Amino acid sequence: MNDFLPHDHGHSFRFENMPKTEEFLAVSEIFKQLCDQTRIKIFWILCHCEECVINLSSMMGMSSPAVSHHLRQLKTYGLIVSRRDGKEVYYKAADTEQAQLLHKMIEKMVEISCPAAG
Amino acid sequence: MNDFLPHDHGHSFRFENMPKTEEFLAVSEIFKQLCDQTRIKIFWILCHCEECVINLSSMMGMSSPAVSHHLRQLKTYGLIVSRRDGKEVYYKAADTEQAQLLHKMIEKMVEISCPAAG
DNA sequence: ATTATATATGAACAATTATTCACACGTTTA
DNA sequence: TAAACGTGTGAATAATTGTTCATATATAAT
Repeated sequence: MNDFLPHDHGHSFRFENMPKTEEFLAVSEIFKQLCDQTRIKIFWILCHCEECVINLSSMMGMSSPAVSHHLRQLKTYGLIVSRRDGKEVYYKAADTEQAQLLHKMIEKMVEISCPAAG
Repeated sequence: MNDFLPHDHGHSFRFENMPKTEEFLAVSEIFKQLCDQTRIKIFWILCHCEECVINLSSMMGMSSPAVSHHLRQLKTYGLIVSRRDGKEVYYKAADTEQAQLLHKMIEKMVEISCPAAG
């Protein structure tokens, strides 16, 4: 990759293992789900219980369309799943490696970044 | 927290361990650094070597102001550090728990999300 | 059955924010 | 001086977020 860089700083490392552009894109799309304070909180909640939209709206202090919008995003990327029961639709975190990794990541990052957190 | 939710679905879990709003915000700010394809790639590179702006620009196929902008963001959040040597400024990943966690996270997520990746 | 109500989603819009570029400026070296 | 490298600023474009209004779906009431 850096065979023709403006400057040669002499490192021999040639990035053989560097993910491809599409791979960086795919990963950034997933991380994009955790960019937003609202979405990360919704995801965290859904990692701990199953909830319907109206309750999530209440917890978040937001309108249901806004919450629904975030839920759709999370679902599109396979981080959460839903089921309908009567009038309500229940959401919870998907049982996938990705979702579990993100969940762990969030809790670890809270630990590291917010030392006062108990 | 959910003592007064519109619906009571009967879970006893009361989110005692739920991070506070500020904590979700802080974490989302950090993940925001990995939201962008460009920034995540820059960060990955800087986890593997030290580089100057002009080389990063070349690798990314972007103008130096754009790269500089991303570098400033990453630096503001403590994910990378810089040193000047002559005319050039060299950047590399910070030696912090946060940066290492993010680095591991990126590589793991590439593995999981891009199975074809070698 | 028809109507009304509750829940959730979709679409259009506005407001905010992010990304990138081009240009100008500051710093360092030759 | 002059050239190379990097950064700050402003502008243009694109993306994100949340609101409002309308629509679907399911249950309950009359």
